[in-house]
Amino acid sequence: MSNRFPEYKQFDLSQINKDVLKKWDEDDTFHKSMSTRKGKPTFVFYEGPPSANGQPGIHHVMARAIKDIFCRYKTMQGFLVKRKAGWDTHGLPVELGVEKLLGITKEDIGKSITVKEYNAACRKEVMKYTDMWEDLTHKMGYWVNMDDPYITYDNRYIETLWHLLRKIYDKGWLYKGYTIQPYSPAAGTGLSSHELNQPGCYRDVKDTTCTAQFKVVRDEASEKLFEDVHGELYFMAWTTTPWTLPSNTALAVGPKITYNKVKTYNPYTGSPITVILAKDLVNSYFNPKNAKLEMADYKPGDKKIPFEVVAEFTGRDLEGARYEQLIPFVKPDGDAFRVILGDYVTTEDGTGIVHIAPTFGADDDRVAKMAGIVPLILIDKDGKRQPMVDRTGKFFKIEDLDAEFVEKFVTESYKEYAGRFVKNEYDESLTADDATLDVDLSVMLKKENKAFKVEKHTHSYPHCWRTDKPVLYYPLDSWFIKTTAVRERMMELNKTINWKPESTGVGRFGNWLENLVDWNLSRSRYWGTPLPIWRTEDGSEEKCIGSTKELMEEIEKAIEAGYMEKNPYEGFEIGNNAKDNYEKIDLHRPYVDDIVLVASNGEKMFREPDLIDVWFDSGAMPYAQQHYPFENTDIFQDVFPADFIAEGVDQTRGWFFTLHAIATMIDDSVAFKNIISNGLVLDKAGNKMSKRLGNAVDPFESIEKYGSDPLRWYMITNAQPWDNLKFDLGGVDEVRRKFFGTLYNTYSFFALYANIDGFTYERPEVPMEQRPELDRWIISLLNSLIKEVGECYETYEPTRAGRAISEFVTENLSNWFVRLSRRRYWGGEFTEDKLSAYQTLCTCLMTVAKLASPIAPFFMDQLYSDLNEVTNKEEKQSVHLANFPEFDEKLIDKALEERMAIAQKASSMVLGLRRKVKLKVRQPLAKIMVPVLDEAFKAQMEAVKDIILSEINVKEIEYLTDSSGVIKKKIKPNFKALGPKYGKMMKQIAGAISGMSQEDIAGFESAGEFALQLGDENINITLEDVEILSEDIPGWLVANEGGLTIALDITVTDDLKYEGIAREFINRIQNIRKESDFEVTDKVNLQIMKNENFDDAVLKHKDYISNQTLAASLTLVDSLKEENARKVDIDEVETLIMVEKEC
RNA sequence: AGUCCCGUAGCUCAGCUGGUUAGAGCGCUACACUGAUAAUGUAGAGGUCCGCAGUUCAAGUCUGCGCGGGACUACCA
Repeated sequence: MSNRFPEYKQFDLSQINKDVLKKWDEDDTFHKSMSTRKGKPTFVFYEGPPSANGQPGIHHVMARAIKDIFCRYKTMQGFLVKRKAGWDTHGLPVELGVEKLLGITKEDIGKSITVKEYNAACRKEVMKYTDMWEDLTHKMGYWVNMDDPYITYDNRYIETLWHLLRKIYDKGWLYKGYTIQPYSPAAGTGLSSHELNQPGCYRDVKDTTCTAQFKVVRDEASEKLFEDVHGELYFMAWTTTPWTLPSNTALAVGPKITYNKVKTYNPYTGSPITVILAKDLVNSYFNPKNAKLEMADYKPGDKKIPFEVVAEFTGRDLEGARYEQLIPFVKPDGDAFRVILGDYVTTEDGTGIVHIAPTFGADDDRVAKMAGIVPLILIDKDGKRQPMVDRTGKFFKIEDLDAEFVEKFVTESYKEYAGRFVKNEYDESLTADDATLDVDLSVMLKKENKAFKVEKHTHSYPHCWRTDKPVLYYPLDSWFIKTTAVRERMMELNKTINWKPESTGVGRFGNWLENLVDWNLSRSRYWGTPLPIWRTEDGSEEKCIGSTKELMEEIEKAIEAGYMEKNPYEGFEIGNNAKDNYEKIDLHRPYVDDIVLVASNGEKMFREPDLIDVWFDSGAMPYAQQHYPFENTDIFQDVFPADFIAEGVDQTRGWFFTLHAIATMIDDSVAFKNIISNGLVLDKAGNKMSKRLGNAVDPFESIEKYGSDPLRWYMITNAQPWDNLKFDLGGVDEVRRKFFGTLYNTYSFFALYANIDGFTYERPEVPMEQRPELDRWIISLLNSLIKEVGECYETYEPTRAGRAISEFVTENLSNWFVRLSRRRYWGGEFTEDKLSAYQTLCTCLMTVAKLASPIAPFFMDQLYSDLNEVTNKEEKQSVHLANFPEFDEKLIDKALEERMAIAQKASSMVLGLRRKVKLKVRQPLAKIMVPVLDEAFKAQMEAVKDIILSEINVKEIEYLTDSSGVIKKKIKPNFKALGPKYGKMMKQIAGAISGMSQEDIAGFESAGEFALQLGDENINITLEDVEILSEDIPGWLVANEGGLTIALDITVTDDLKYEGIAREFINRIQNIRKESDFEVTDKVNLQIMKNENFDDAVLKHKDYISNQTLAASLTLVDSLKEENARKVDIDEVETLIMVEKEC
């Protein structure tokens, strides 16, 4: 324990970072911050697991600073904060990394490298950068519990995932279905969107397109459409893939789009028809000139076809109307051929009515499902449901279909087309010149009066990067979680979550939930959590395994049945949750693939080869991080759900969703109560940071250079977390200078004088009411600050918290309190005023350290400790073990804060006036004059009078009242009061008020009301409707700002001049003392060379000068040698001063 | 294409439930201060508050339509 506050020679936040880190490590402060809160209420934070196979970037510093702030804050509030670290270890990025490393492609897996070797490489690769991550975590001061992090590839973690999947399976929410995915018939494989986005995949191709006519069925729903129709009534829809028309089961219209009904003739058959299409597109199908043609004059074969718009509908009017199947090859099994709404329908091209073939379009499938429309499905000879096109890209041959199905659903007309390839490219025997299926189908429609327009059209279409042949969108098998079953519940629960910002919750996330589709869980990959489902070959029986125990038991049965020779997991002890026990087994591929189980009827069961979406891994972390329910069932209750999570806004449909979905399905609960979704960190020009562009900022370098405090402070205070941050290292430096520099200076100032005076805070607190105005003012502001900052942290607004602290430190504490208080600390007796000054400043610093410590944990801990080790006000070793300050409402004095604001404004105004007339602040002046229009204002001024006068170096204040007659007044309308009352007349009233004369104003004031004559209206206004200000004091030097008016008397009398000169001498002598490196406390002897300009002044103020400069003697001498003395210049007159240290 | 965020001084950002002179910091220019001094203070210049239309007595603030930047989702007749 020391009784001197440490004084530093230099201010190096990078070094402080290292010193404090060392202290934390030695004292084990992080663990203490938890152990000291043992038994207290918990605050649960979930760490979104980063992937350790990528290097951490500067944006991680930002995201983790946000996380850290609230965990530290809650610790200070007395909570036991749970925050387990974790690693995300599965997924495509890992696989790609390994492939790059080994120089292989997906094709090689199973050929030149076994799945076993491949996955072993992934396991090793994925933890590549853990050291780097741990290092960053440490250096940036992110306190997260790394003792026992959860790792998603751990068998225990996977076991929990299996358990959760089993629970979902048991509820009937895990099922096998299909999704429309890009598929290459030529390669016989599905393509990922990643593969499709390879350069060159999208190519312009010329295809036959067809605008088909769908005949409207006349019934109750469509009756309104049938007025004034000639010929048959049709919906028109356009397609670039006519081969999908036989699979059409619906038409989609845009709800807000306007549609026209048009009478005309079919250009191919000449039959009279009436068609419906989007109003905006009428002109692209009909030449406007032809509108004038007489309908009756048309003869088949005429080039010019007349048309007439006869009605208008909205999309909603059309919804529900039915139509006849366009190409009745195969009958659908369920509701079909109905007009539905499609949110994505536009009038950019086509007809504004979209042909829907749910088996060949992802959007089609989605809107059809929502409207309850079935897809067009065939049953093949194995009894499997199939789209009309087989895996090789051709219409199914009749012999490949189920006979009973053909009998019941397939029509004669299909037979002519069965077996045809949908694209000539898929058939080796065909060339581009051969007739395509598209053309043949279009010709057929033309003949049947069902095609309105058939033409070639060039459009961009994706191609397979391996075969160069066109891709089909095709339904492929997938496993789904039926999230739609809990959609409503998820929406309800979402409303209870506090989202920062709110818009992400109700907007982005809320909309996402509203349009929720089932979660496609399948991934055809190698390195990930295997789907724990075993099926018989015909799919008649399946098993979802929910634990290793169950798997072991099933394996034993399979061995008994003779399907497996031995248990690959032999030696594993069921129920032993130790790490090494679980390391004996591997639940990954290929091991699980080799397990063949036995069905109840004795058949073999094989594992469904898919892996599950890695987002399930991370979304299940509340459970899996505890290996729940296999162990830690008691702990789990404590850490579910989370009080707080924070990740990038890009996780909205990722982690945020999967957490929410799994918690809703498993526990009918939210997974988190409060959430911050933060924006991106961009470079200073607003571009995305990337290593490739070379604009990425290295977090390690930045921390090394600046320390993490200014980095964190800058990131948090510069932009709201949810806004994108334009990251500029210049800004970090600014924060260092402006905020930390000022705070450090304030501390240094305090330490310097406190050590001189031996202040250690051991004397009792000076009662608040005995402290001077200035002290009570800063204490009031400090308490306001505690209140505000507490509220900000409480409502997850770190930016406001940081900005408020910064404002307090730089503006109020440093620039006003310390600046005005400086003289109170210099020399002299240890009076009560001095004690109060020390106590007040010390309290402020101590409190600021606590308030700011969640954001800037390093410097604030040093500041706290430096103060606390001398004062011993608290027993805590670290600010992070301290309690968050509580504000005292009684100490907040808004009136005091207000009048100090007036003092600040008044001072700045007078300083401005002085500058205008070039009168230095060191030159004392006699008085200022302030007009007072009411007593309350005078009382305010009176209370802060001394502060103002000393700040501006003026002797006196004089109040000018109304009766003095020298004040010129200004009157302004109060719009807020007048507006609601007089509305439209505001402009006239404002004009009339500003036109009032001095006499009018005086009369108004004494009467309390005033009659305005506006045209023939008479309006009575009261004093509440206006603001009356003093504007000018004629004949004086006046400043006027926001209602405050001050005049300055600039007469300099001899007395004032002498005092000014004395002050100049003090200033020069102090400078000399300092330049001579004297201690602040050294006594000196002074000699000043005589000069008629100064002598009187020096003699008159001899005591004053001596006092201020700690001079034991002051003598005026006739001459001084220049080599001993210093030349000074006062008002362009030179003299010599000698300052000698007294021995 | 849809959903969401952002657009205010050269730069980074404030601007509460609409109220009439739109603010701060940095940078720039000038001046001042000097026992907190590799600090500090004061002032000045610098704005069609992205555009257009609307609501209103009154719009940076509310509504609609655009434009620009970004994120996510989707890839379509």
